Amino acid sequence: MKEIFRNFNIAVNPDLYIKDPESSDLGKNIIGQGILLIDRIGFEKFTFKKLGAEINSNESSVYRYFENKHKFLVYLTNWYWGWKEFQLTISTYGISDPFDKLIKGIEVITQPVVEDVRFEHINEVALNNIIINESSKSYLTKKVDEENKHGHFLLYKRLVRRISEMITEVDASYPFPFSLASTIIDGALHQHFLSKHFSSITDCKDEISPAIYFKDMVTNILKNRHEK
Amino acid sequence: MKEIFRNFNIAVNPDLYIKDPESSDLGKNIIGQGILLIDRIGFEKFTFKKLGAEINSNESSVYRYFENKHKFLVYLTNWYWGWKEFQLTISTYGISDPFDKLIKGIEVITQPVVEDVRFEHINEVALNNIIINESSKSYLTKKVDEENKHGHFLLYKRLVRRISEMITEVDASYPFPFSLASTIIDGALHQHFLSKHFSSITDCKDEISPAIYFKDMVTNILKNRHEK
DNA sequence: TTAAGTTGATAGTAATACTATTATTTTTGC
DNA sequence: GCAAAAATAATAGTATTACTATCAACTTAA
Repeated sequence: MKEIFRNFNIAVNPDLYIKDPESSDLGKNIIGQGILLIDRIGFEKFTFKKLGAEINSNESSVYRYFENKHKFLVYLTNWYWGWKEFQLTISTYGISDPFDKLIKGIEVITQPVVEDVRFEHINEVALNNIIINESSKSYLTKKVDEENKHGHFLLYKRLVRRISEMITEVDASYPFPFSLASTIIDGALHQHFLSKHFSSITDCKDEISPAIYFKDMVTNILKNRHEK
Repeated sequence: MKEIFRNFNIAVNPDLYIKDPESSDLGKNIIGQGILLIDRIGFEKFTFKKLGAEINSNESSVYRYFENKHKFLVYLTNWYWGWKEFQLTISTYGISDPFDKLIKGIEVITQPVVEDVRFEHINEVALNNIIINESSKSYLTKKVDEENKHGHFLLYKRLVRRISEMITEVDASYPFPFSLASTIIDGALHQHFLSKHFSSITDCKDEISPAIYFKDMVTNILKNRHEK
């Protein structure tokens, strides 16, 4: 069983690091404390010097694992989306009804994250905050196309495709499965952000999670279509 | 007629600038060339020093208009959303059927931007690119709540509210008008981005604009609800 | 036990994001 | 038409950032 998780971790594109952070204690510390530090001070104020101090190590040591903080962020987002895809796979495995499967999938993607004890060095709740607050900065740059060519956003795109396949399973005639899937994934992050900071322009709050809103949306779009 | 536009411009929160850029030629140049420069090199690489050189002026002169580049970006996004609300108002004025009105509103918000000759110093196409690529960085910071208190995101939130009102006019029983409105506005920007950079995870392309996708979405969510 | 690899410490550089000061030019009020 | 005020330009300076480079020390594996 542990082997599966191990392989799962290694699936992050090696182009994103100089030395695999999963391969040493220092590396795991860089990831673990890096997540907490970015969550605490934000990506703009985050530096490798501060991270070095945080782990009682050195700036130069961090640079031996990651080229720069941008690649560090892209690494973290890849890890997150890979983890989400993993959760999606095990959560929807065995559900035969396509609609039920899609609803379960949306739940996995849009519901608030809880700690996953299987990955000791990673605080998934803090990482989820980073995904909400910082992850779009990983692709909103002038180098997107170049980095995309190198496969730096593969796990994100693969998850969108997985959801879009689930949508097509429910209704093969729906003309926008990719757009709907990407809207759900990005939109859920946005709704989480809004409920925290701009609560006047969202209906999502503690009792009404983005999951409820997006399940209703998909039900309206696909079920009604079907019933016509 | 010109007075209306003038007032419209001035509506950007004065907290965002030190000296009103609309009040001088230098100020207008800062805005006009600033937009082109950010569009060209991206917000991260953009500096007031480079902008000063661009307009044959000086770094220190730009600093007399804006405190820092972050406030400059927030200023631009406010201008953009104010401009969009203005377009929304004149485009939907006189449409009595709530559904037609909402559809028209979605078109205004989600369709690709074209040059508006009424504002000579501003290239709206370049500004729209900035909104797609950089605007989320204006609120994805550790200071959101503080800046929100000072009204730095008012025009964005007001536009979301305007669309949500249109949704409620169509179907007062729909439980997520704010979330749907914010999903449309943010989602349209995201779909534009995807069609340009991650085309494999969107159905939007030249012939199929985000406008078509979102109009279909809203039709499915609200019309079907109605017909039940 | 030796050398190869890993980590730590220090120094240095160009660029960024400013602030401060002074000089020059432009505008305006009389 | 001229002086004062206001706006702009030029220069200098600072702390921080985002690195690169070098060397020392410590760890581990053959």
